[in-house]
Amino acid sequence: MSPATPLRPRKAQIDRTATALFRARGFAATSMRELATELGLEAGSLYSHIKSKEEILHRVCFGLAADFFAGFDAATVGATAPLATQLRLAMEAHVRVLTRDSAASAVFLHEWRHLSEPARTEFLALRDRYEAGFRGLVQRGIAAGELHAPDAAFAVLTLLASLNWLPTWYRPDGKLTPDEIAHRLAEQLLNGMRR
Amino acid sequence: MSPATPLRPRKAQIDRTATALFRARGFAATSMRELATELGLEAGSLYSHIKSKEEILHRVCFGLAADFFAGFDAATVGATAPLATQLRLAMEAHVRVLTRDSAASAVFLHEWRHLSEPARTEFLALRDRYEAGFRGLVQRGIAAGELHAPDAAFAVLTLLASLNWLPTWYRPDGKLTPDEIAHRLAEQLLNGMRR
DNA sequence: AATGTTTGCTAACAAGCGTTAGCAAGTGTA
DNA sequence: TACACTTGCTAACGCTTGTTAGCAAACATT
Repeated sequence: MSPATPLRPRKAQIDRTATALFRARGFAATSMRELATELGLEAGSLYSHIKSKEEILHRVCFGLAADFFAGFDAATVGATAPLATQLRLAMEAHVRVLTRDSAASAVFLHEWRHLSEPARTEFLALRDRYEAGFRGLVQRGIAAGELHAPDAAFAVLTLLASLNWLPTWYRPDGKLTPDEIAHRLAEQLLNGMRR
Repeated sequence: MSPATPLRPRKAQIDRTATALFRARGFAATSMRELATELGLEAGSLYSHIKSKEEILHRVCFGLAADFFAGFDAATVGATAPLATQLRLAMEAHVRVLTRDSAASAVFLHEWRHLSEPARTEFLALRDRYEAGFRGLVQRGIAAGELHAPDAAFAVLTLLASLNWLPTWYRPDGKLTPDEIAHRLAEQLLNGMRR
C-alpha cells in the first residue's frame, strides 16, 4: 500500500533510519541528534524535511496500519473459501506485512503509545477495527463448525500475539522464508501441538 | 520468591509506583520528577531511598526473572507426569506470575532494553535460559511422542508470545480468573483451534 | 539567465533531564 | 539523654532535549 503522495527521497530515508533507531532504542530514547548523526547531518537540518519527531512516528504507525488492512481485505473480502482457510490466508497476509519491514512493524507494535492525542486514540480505534476483522472470521468459523474456541475474542488475542512476536526474532537471512514461517505459524495455531 | 533482604516500606512503594509509570509511559519517557509527584515528594528526595533510576528497573526485571524461574522449577523439577502435562503446568505457572503483577510483568517484558551493560546482557542470558527450559520440555515431549511440531524452538517462541501478550489486556477485575485464563491458553495452544 | 525547490549549515532558545550536597525534622533504640 | 536511622526539603549542577531563525549552496525548470 503506497502512500497517495510519494515521499521525497530524503524524507523517505529519514523515515527509514528513524524507524530503525526507534526500534532499537525506543522512540523516547532516540534523540534527533542521534538520528541526524546516523544520516550524516546536523540536528537542525532534519527540520528542512519534517515538521517534528512525532510526525515520523505518526507516518510509520498509520502507514503500517494501512498495509495490514490491505492484506486482510485481499485475503477475505469477497472470499468464498472455507472460513478456516480464510483465517489462514489472513494470518499469512499479516505475516507477510510483518516480514516485509520488521523494523517498521516493531515500531507499529510497541511505539504507538508515544503518539499524542488525538492520534493515539485514532490509532487504537484502527487497531481495534483490525482485530475485529479477525474476530468476525473466527466467530463465523465457529458458527460454521469449522473452528472451535470457548471465546472468539480470547482466541484472536492469542493468535495475534503469536504472530506479532515475529518482528522480535525474524531475520531476513534466516533459514525460513516468510511464507514458510507464515505456514508453520498457521499450522501450529490451527492444529495445536498435541499429537 | 521474596528477595533475600526485604525492602524498606518506602523503597518498596517507590518501586511499585515506578513500575506502574514505567509500564504506562515507558522507562525513558518517565521522569524522576513525575515519579516523585506521584508519591507526593520532591525529585531530590527519591535519592534518599534509591541510588539511580536504573536501579529500580534493574530490581523489577531481575526480581521477576527469579519469579519465573521459581514457577518453572516448581512445575517441572523432579516431575514424573507426562511431558504434555508438565508443559501445561509450566505454562500455568508462567501465567500465574504474569497475572500476580501484570505491571511488573509488562516492564519485565518490554523495558529491559533500557538496562545498561552489563545488566542487559545478564538479563538476556537469564531469559534465554528460561526459554531453554521450555524448549527442553517440548523437545522431550516430541521425542516421547506426546507432542508434535516441526521445530521445538519455533514452537516455544509462539507459545511464550501468546502467554506474554497477557499483561497488555489482563485486568484483575475481568470475568476470567487467572487459573481459567491459564487453562484456556494451555488448551488452545496444545489442541489448536481447528475442529 | 532567472527562478523556485531542495538540502544543509550554524547558533541559539527555553525547557527538562538525572543527580548531588547540605541541612533538618521525626522516629526508634540504647 | 544520646545516638543512629529514616525520611524529606531546597537549591543547584552540568547536560541533553526538541525545535527555530537566518543564511547559503546546489540543482532543476523555465
